[in-house]
Amino acid sequence: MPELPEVETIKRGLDATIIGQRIVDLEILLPKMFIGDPANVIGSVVENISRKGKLLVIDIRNDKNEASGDINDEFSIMIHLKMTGQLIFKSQTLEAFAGGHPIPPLNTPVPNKSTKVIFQFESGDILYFNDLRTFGYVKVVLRKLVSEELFVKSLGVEPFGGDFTATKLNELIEKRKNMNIKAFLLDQKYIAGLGNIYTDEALFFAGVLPTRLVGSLNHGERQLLYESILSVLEKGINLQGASKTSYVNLAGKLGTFMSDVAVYQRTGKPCICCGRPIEKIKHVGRGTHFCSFCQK
DNA sequence: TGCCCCCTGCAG
DNA sequence: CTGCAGGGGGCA
Repeated sequence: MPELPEVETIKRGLDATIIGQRIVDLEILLPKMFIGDPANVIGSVVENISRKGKLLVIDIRNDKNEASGDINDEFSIMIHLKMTGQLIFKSQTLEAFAGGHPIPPLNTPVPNKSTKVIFQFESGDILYFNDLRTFGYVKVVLRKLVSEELFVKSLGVEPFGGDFTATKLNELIEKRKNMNIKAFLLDQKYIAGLGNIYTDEALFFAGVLPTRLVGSLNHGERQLLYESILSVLEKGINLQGASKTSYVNLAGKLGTFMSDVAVYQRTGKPCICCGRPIEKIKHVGRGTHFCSFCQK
């Protein structure tokens, strides 16, 4: 489910809520979803949160032995939400959210049937990892080994990492001329973070049909695609993500990107540009939405 | 590079 | 009831 904007929204929520907090207990309700040693988590303090594509990385320090500075006390919790993962934060302290706003009531009661891992903090705050389809995971590794993880190593350029430029996109395109453009955008090893929603949206705003081959894009289309990728992702972040069914932010609330979408799941509805009906096909194994008039 | 699979729930 | 769902790994 969550793509870059959804994970980024959660990342920002975690920044405002769990940094500096000590994890005092861990409840694992579905063992296959937790990889690693819980002992490396319990008793540790959250130091930093980051995002790599759609992967969330929570850096923790396990300072139980007072051996501060020892790199072997530094672990990371990697969380991948895959299709239906959720992280929901229940605070005991009203000021926990950024800006000093009061905690809104949870839209998604927790724990519930899909709760798989529960992080209990010293403050009494609780972080719930839910995953209905159980495709996601929580994985604990030594922090210095995160970059050695196969999934992390295979990630391509980060759209907001500074090195994603029009030139960079062009280089990637030149490398993969015969690949289908939608498959190319979905493949995390080229650009990290795009999923089905934002791919369809970016292609629409670039005026490019999802069935095109990468190499067939002319200079102008490449430039427009570059700008479209960034703008749909930014819009997604600004609207707190896209919520179709299962995505919610930390407070269990729905994002609003879906109400602003141009083509994704708007099959049969009028194109926002020309008014002709949006079409849907199955392409690259995914539902694919587009306007055959506005996209060439 | 394409297909199947991991799962569960819900729309059609 | 079948098919489909925002991800990605493993297999040919």
